[in-house]
Formats: sequence, C-alpha cells, structure tokens
Amino acid sequence: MPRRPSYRLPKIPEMTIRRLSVYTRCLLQLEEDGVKTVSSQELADRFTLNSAQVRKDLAYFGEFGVRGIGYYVSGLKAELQRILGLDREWAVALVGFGNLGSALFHYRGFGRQGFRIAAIFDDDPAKVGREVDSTPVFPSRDLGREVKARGIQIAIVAVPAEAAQAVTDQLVAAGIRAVLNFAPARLKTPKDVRLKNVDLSIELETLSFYLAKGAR
Amino acid sequence: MPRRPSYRLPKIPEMTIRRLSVYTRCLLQLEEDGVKTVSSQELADRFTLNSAQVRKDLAYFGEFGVRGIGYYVSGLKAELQRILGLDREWAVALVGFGNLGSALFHYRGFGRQGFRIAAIFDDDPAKVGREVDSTPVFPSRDLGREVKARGIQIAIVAVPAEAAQAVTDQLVAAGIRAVLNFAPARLKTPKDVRLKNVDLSIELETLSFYLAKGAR
DNA sequence: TAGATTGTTAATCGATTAACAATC
DNA sequence: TAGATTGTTAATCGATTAACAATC
Repeated sequence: MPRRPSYRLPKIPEMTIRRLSVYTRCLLQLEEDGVKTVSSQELADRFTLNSAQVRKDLAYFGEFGVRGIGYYVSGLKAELQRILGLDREWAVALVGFGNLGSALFHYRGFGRQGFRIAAIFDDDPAKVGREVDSTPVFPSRDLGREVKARGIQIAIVAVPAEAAQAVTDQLVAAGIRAVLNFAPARLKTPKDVRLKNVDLSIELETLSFYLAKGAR
Repeated sequence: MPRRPSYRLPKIPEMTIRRLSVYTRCLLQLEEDGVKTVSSQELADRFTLNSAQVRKDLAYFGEFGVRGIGYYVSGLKAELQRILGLDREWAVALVGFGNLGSALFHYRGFGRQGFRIAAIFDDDPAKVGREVDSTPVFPSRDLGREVKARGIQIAIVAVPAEAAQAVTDQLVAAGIRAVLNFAPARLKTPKDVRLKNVDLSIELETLSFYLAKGAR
C-alpha cells in the first residue's frame, strides 16, 4: 500500500514536539495568571532555552506571533493544543492496576490535558467488576470488546514485565494506535502502532554516574 | 572557591551515559544467558544503534575491547558498572509514600542495580512508624537526622506537587547530593545538588501529536 | 597467515544559535 | 516614527556515522 507522501511537514524533530508540550503547559499557567502576551525571549528564559529556538519550534507549524509584540498567550495556547492534539479528549485504557497503575490513575496532569482513562484492565478478581472513581475495571479478556466499544486509541501499560508483551499483543489486536509502556520490558508493536517506553530506572542510573564521578 | 579543572574527561554527552546504562542491562542479560563475548555490531543491533556509536561511547572511558574478538561480556559489564557507579550500594531516601511512592518502592529494577531504599518519609500518621518490607517510615521532620545517620545521598521525591519544593529544601539542607523528582513541579536546587525531573505526562502529550497528525 | 573487529579520524548530518531584514 | 520582536537565513556547534589502519 503506497504511503501518501508527506508533502507538508518537513520532518519535525522529536525534541521540538517535547518542547511544544512544555510551552503549552507554561502558556496555560500564564493564561491563569492573566498574562496577555509573551515574547519568545520570556518563554525561553523560563526553561533556559534560546529565544531563536522557541521561534523556530513554532515556525514549523505556522506564524503565530506579532512582530514588536510577541505572542498572544490564549491564541498561542490554543494553536499548540490543536497541533499536539490536546484540543480534544482521548479515551485511554489503563492496563494493570497495581501500585503503579493506581499511581498513574490518580496522577493529576494526565486528565488535565484531555486524556481520560475510560477503562481499567486487571486480572485480579478482587479488582475486576469494581469501579474506581466511576471508571470500570475489566478482566483483560474483555479488552478487545471494551477498547472498541469505548473508542480507545491509547493504552498505558503498567503490568509486571512478564505480562507486558502479552497484553500489548491483545491491545494491538484490539486496534489500539499508541502504547505508553511503564513495564520494564522491551516491547514489540507493528510499526503503525506508536510505542513509547518509559524507563523509570534509567534516570537513577545516570544520576549515580555523576555522583560517582564527583567522588573520583 | 576555585573548581578543580576537570583535565580528564572530555565532556561526556548525556546521551552517552544513558546508553551506557542500557548497554549494562543488556550485558547483564547476556551474561545470564551464558554469552561470553559480544561485538559492537551485535550490541548495536539490539537497540537499532550504529556500531561505531557503541565503540565511541565506550572509547570515552577506555579501551575495553579485543580486536578481532569484540568485548568480553563479564569484563565489560564490570567496567560499565564501575563507570556508572553501579558497583556499589547507594542508600536512597523515598519521600512520599502514596500510590506513586509505593509503586516506586516496589519497582523491581531500582534495587537490582544497587539502589537500596534505606528510609521512607511520609507525614501520614497512618504510615509513620511502620516498616514496609523492613524499611522504616519516618515523618519528614526526621529527614535531616535519618539522611545523615544512614549516609543517604540520593532522594526520590514522590509527594504532591505543592509539597515538592519544601521537602526538596529539607533534603538539600540535610546534605543530599542528588534528587530524582516525580512530582509535577519545577524544582530548584543549588547547583551542586544534581536534580532530574521525570515528567510522567509529557510522553502521553507527544504521543497524541502523532495520533492527531495521522488523523489530519 | 586470513578474517574479524576494534579504536579513532574524518565526513556527514542535524540541531542550536546568532544575526538581521521585515514589520507590528 | 522609534522601539520591539518576529520569522528566517546563515553560521556554529555537537553528535552520529563511515571508513580504515591497527591488531587480535
């Protein structure tokens, strides 16, 4: 099947996307604080970035600023939310409701940007059938049915490492389009299913490098 | 106070350190599987990296390979562990024992690389004074005392955003040298205290960019 | 020795930053 | 208009990759 040529976007750097997400949160805060406009310099200062970088990041997507003024906070926020797909609600499946799953469920910040955990999956009989803050808990065998019924496109995997690939396969079969994996396992997905592994221990391991270096 | 010039290391890229950590885990696995030697190409293949990059990463720290052979798995593993400071035990303080703190406490992988949670701090009276898997839970007012008494150098912050800066200040005052922050808050530490913020929601936000793009 | 693979230099690529004409 | 700040081009910087002599 021939892919539609992406004649638009000139290949956006991953780091640009991550920064857009950071800018968006900052703009949300500025808007709350009643700030009307902000310059690339002011925005850059808050994250020790370069103002040219801020402008370049934005320029990938359009011209959002006003020369001599800067950017209108509300306007830019809305643009970035649209670009990042944060102007809509995403139904999310949370798979695994142990300590980590529970922590992620209660994590403020997910919900804030339009991610709504629409269903929880866990095979612990003590949890299945319950509702947590009016979110239903299903056994994983219901995964396909519920993912489809609820229009879920994103899954958060928070099961033990041993179970991670199996539930991911089920998720893929159910038609999920993106997986955010917190299990310490290297997962495989077909390449049309976006996969992001979050490694909770790598940061600790790199920290110790600097501590050990200091001691050398 | 004049800093001792770092005449040794020629400025190691952060990404190199992160990859060393990944290599180390891979080598641990290879060793378990009874593999004796591994080439830079084989190592690179496992992570879709370039073999020259693997060799270059290692070359920052010494010559660990044997021409025509590759690297001895056990030997290289030991070298990397030493470089990363994983050849010793680090006493870690876990601050905040809610869902997230509890998840991090039970997270396999931290302990595996020599990080031992030596004390938990939480101000919930229901938790204080208990022991969790023989790790004591203290109120945060005991922080200074226990950090010193237990030689703790690293802290994991897993408290609500509002409390994060206050506990971090306490940790700094207690002489902690590195902070791994999971609270959704922008923290400040003096520059001799290493700080790493883990942003649990940024990955989700960037994922939705790609999903939204696909839909455009 | 022949084959394999390292360590390292040079080439390439991509991302960051400086600079500035355009323009509000 | 004068001052400020954008959008964008060109310069710089740093990281990745190719290539290969060294050598096991």
